Amino acid sequence: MLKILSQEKSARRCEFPTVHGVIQTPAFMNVATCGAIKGAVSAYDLRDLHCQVQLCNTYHLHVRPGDELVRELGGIHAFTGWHGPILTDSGGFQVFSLAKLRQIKEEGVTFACHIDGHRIFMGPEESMRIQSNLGSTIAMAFDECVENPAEYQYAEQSCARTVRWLARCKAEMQRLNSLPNTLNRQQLLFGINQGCTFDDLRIENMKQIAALDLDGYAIGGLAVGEPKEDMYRIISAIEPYMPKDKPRYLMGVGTPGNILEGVSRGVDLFDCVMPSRNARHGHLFTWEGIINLNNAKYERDLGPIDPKCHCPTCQHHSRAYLRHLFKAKEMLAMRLCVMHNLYFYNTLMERIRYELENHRFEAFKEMYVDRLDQRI
RNA sequence: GGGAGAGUUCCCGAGCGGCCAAAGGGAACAGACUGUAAAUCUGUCGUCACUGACUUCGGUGGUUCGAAUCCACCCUCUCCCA
Repeated sequence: MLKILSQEKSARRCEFPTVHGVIQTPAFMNVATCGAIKGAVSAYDLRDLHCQVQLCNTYHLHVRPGDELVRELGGIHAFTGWHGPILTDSGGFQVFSLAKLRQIKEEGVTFACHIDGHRIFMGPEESMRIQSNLGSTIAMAFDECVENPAEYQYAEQSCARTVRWLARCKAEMQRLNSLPNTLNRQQLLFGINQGCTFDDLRIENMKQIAALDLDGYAIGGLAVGEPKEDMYRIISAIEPYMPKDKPRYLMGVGTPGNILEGVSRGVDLFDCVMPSRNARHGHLFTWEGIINLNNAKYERDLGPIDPKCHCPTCQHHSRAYLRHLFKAKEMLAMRLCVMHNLYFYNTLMERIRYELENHRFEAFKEMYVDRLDQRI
């Protein structure tokens, strides 16, 4: 049961207990799609990076190594060595991004495997069974993430179908959790709000899925190309209809500024590939803004990525050295920079929680919301 | 001493009379990245007064309306024979 520790307007500081540990929110979930943070960061590094929750992907693990195998090997926690909370995304987003050969029907979706091109069918039941085999802490509902911009009529139909899918997800999850040999019989299920950029669809959808009394609620289909003002407006529009006593998760978001705006609008959980992917490409987050370590201006810079950062990378290495590692294509460059960016995101969340506890979050947000996203 | 081959823009390397400021790599420089098909992708990459002009393909001459491309000599390098 979610415990709200403090509130500042819509923003909340909560504790979310799970079988794999209590999640202090607002929290950022570190993306480990295939069961590993890309950039050679292991589960035992994650503690040093102040990570609370890992996010893995249903689709990717189903394709390789196979969810049956993961189950046989003791589940996703034993397999990856990360024993804290794990959220598995449902595969809905892959239906959206692996657009080739995609065929969406009432039963589910057929699409082409990104590895060998073979056709894969996934519907609500398949997604729940895979996630049950993985034994994650939190399973996500199987949804359709509609591209932007979208026709109103298509968005409406898709939304209605996603709600029908959600009811099937819930039924299947209840069935799986009641089976005696299920790996994690307390697996939680989060529903996902959709509706593109149409406020009325979003609100109607939110009311419908709230009625299903799920363990948490996500906002999906955002940060897919729409202006950020639309994203903020939609979150604000649906927030009053999101159950207060359930965690709220803004999927796939985002920049530090996006996260501050999200928290301000009542969001508890975030995830994004940005800190890890951008780190692999030399873009580092700092308290003064974003730097690109590939730039020639850092060739002789002996300072750390961020003088205010206490991550292992900033304790030991200079910008000049890290730039050299990138230029030399040493994999250490990625590892050290991914560690920095994840530490930055995770400690940004710690700072947000601290400011919420002291009712200074809004002032904090105003000071940093633009600064953290700007290029320096 | 004799013979064969090669010298192309920062590097490698294609071109072998006009469509060549010259393919393709690499390097360099810059940009993108939001529930990860991403250690990926994009752009710039001779100079300038930049829809045009100028200088460039070892050097110097020459042939031609026109040469990186053909000819002569020279320089440098590689290989083979003595």
